[in-house]
Formats: sequence, C-alpha cells, structure tokens
Amino acid sequence: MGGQKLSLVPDALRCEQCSIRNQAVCGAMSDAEIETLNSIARRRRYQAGQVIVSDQEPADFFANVLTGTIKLTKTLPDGRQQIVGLLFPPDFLGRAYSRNNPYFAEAATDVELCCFSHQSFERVIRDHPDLQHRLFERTLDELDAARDWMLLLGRKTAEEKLASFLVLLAKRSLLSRCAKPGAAAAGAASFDLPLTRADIADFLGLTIETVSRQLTRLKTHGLIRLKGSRAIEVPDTARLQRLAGQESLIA
Amino acid sequence: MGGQKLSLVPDALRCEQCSIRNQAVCGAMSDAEIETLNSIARRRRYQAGQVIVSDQEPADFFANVLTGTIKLTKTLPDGRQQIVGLLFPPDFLGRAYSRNNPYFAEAATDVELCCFSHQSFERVIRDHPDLQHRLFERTLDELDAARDWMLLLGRKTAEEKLASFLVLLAKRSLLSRCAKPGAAAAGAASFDLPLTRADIADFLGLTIETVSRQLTRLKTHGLIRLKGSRAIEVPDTARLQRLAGQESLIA
DNA sequence: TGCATGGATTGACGCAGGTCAAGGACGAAA
DNA sequence: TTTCGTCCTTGACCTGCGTCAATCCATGCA
Repeated sequence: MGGQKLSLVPDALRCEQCSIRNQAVCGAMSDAEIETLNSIARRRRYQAGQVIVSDQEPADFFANVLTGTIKLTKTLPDGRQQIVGLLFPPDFLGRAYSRNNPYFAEAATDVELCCFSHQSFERVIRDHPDLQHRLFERTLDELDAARDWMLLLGRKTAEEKLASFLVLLAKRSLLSRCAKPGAAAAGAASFDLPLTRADIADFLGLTIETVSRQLTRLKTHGLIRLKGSRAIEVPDTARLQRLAGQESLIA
Repeated sequence: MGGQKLSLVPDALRCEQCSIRNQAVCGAMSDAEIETLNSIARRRRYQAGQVIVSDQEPADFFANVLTGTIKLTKTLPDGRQQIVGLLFPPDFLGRAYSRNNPYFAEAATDVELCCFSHQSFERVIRDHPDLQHRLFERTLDELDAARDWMLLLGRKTAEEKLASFLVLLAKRSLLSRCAKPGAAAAGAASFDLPLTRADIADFLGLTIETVSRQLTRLKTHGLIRLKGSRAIEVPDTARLQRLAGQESLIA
C-alpha cells in the first residue's frame, strides 16, 4: 500500500466496475452519463496518517471514498482536537461551491479515493441536477449525523459514548454484510476498529485513558470481546444499543 | 403576541416588504418570480415555549424565520437534552426532500415565521434551481456550524463555552447593526440573550448552575456587564474571543 | 537476540463541573 | 400589598473523568 498517486487509470478501474457504483453520489447517473465522469476521475491512495486536505489551504478536488476511513478534524489553537466527521465508502469528500474547506482531512486507515478536480466536477454538477440533488441529500444526512453526535458529545457519559461508537460500527458492518446470506439477523456483529485509541478519544471528546478503561469495562461485562487491540466482537448489538441510550433502531 | 395562526395575509405582509428579503433563501428569486412564493406563503406566530415541529410527527411545512429565535433539540430517553441548532432570521426551518425531521423545534422567544406547505414549496424548488442551490449552501453552512459546535462540546471548558456562546451572539448583534452608522467598529457589543439559563445549558452541554457561575465569573472579571438577567454588554469582543479559544475573525 | 518505537493498559490522584439544597429577584394575579 | 410561580444565583459537597506516570505489548530493525 504505497502513498503515491496513480496518474493513469487502467481499464480495470473504470466506473462500470467501481466497487461503490450505485451507492455513491454518481449512482444517480446513467451508464452513458457516467462516461463523462470516468474521463475526469483519477484514483489516489493514501497511507494511514497521511494528510488528504489541510484546513490551511483550499481543497483542490472532490472525491468518493472507495476504501478505508477518513477523519475530519478541527483543532483549537492550543492543540486540543475533535473529530467532526468520519467518512467511509461510499461517502463523499469535499464541500461543493466553496473553495476553502474548514476541516482537516486525514487518512485514518489506508485509503483509496476516486478524485475529481474542483473545476470539472462543478461543471458536471451544473449539467446534472440529479447529481446535485444527491449531493444535497448526502449533506443533509451528514448534518443529521453531526447533530446526533452533538447530543453524544454534550450529554452522554463516557460509557454511553463508547457504546454509541461501537453500535455505529456494528451497524456499518452488518449493513455491508447484508448482501451475504444469514449472519446479519442474529444481532451479533464483528469488525475491526478503523481508529486508534487516540482517534476514538478525539471522536468522543474523551482521553485515551478513558477510552481504554471503558473498553475493558465493556469487555469484563461481556458486552464486547476484544481480539488484539483492533478486532471487536459484539455478541448482542441490541444490548449495547440500550447501553448507548438510544432507541432501538437496528435497521 | 398571541399564539394563534393568521390565515389571511394582509397586503402589508407581501414579500416585497419582507424584513428579510434578499437575505433569506428566497433572495435568489427575481421580483417577478417571488410572486409565486407570495401566493403560497403564510405567516405564523408562536409564543416563547411553543412547539413548532415535534420530532414525533412529520413536518408539514417549511419556513423562513422572520423574527425571534428557534431552538432545535434532541432528547435522550431519560430526558437529557441537547440543543443542536439555533435559528435566527433569516434562517430556514425544515428539511427539504425528507418528510420526517429528526428534531424538535421550539420557539425560544416569540417567533414569526413565513411558512410554505411542503408540497408547494418543493414544486417551486424544482422549478427554480437557484433556490435549490441557495438551500444547499445554507445547509452546508449549518453543517459547518454544527461541526464548530462539536469542537466546543467535545473539547472546550465551561468558561470557553460561555465565551464562545457570547461571541456568537455579539457577532450577530454587530452584524445586524452594521447598516447603522458607527458603533460596530469599537469591538463593543450589546444584546439580549435569546435563551434562558436552562436553554443556554442545553446548548453548551452544561448545567444551569455552571452557566450561572461562569456568567458571574465573566462579569467579575470585567469581560461582560449584566443588566438584569437577559441584557448583556460586551466591552471588548476580541478579548472575549481570545478567551473562547478561537482565532480572531471578527468580520 | 536485543533493542527501539509507538500503541495500549492500568493505577493513583486531583479537579472541573455536576448534584443537591437554600434563597433572592421579579412579574402576574388577586 | 401579598402571594405565587418562574427564573436565577450561590454555597457545600461529591464524582466522573482528566492528568501524570509506570508498565506492557507488538512490531520492525540491527
């Protein structure tokens, strides 16, 4: 997994074979239309820890997330940090209609993007109202997610925060496994944490130590199983969700 | 200030005379086009404390805020509450393209709205790409604001939270006074708090008591002056902003 | 095999802010 | 004028989480 950018797009990477086709914003476009996008799309890879877009300089591209996890962070002058958004496939990175984005985008894991230059993508948006519409809906979803997180940050205890975070990941893993037969029903889930303890702390408004302590607490209470420091098993998602202080809304 | 809805729109309330014309989303439309809106717009008034949209039932209208302040809240099953957004004139209330909004909208002060039925407004959106575009940009701004607030909720101290909140209001008051001669320059601001202590606490992820204590602390340190419990004077906004842990970006 | 390095865990301790409780200020109603 | 209700303030105390520090563990490199 090198950190270099690919400047040529092999045939194997055309939109038709895209792993997130129909899920990403470009899913709004017909096979014919997608040719337009194909011609301006470029793949890029980033290693875990690499900066994708700095908040110091204007972003020069948009991108669909193909694989991996991106964290959007905000930082106070004295260094305190808060993750204000996580991007998974098939999420969209970049703020349409605005040159400078106010976030710092960093690869939390190794990441693969499908990038469009600012200029050409905005041209495509203009010509495809459907695409704009889809971007809009996605932004609304992001807003909802951000506000859910505000409730978590402002009002939940450390234990509830950890539980909420794990439920979030458990749902994602169940969702992506939905296609596969069975497995999803049971309410059990297993997945790898896409973030380090430090990142989790920055996401939940806690410290590393508290994150670690709460995880072992959840483990000793049998709510999760830990294999190494990244792999998690949740035997009973509903139970975890109750602990998270949410209504049960397992899709 | 009664709580009843006006079912007829006197001539005096036509869009041309609207107090937020050119600032609201409908500012995107020409005088001719605005006639369309005028015909479907209805004014409504709410008293402080009244529920505008419940999170239990689907919202049946959109609205521009003409006067007053609306709070959007989220609540945990056990009653803990978090304000996830504040709407001031000329903000827009309601989530396009989605029947059910996940927030509870309540009048924080007496409020006057310019309402559109869900159905007719979406028709107008479809016919006016400019309007959709403006709604989109506003949503992006809301997202930015929500994420700023995530940083505050997750990482700031009580003192910084209060300072940030007051800076937010001070800027608003300076902005709305910009038209008037002088006054804005000095860095001094004065305004009325649009929220009770309880609401401020729910906005900042604190308790009433802490809000009260921090306000008196700011007062005794000379950063603010309090006249009664609602009126605030900020002699030096920049100083307050430094305390809030933000870069100085007084517009 | 040993050592360096970066994450993760665990313990001891302190404090910012929550909790509980009492009392003040002010407007509305009578 | 009194009384009530609502909002706000203040004090005393407590606790959840942060801070500081030691240790562990896995991985890569010499």
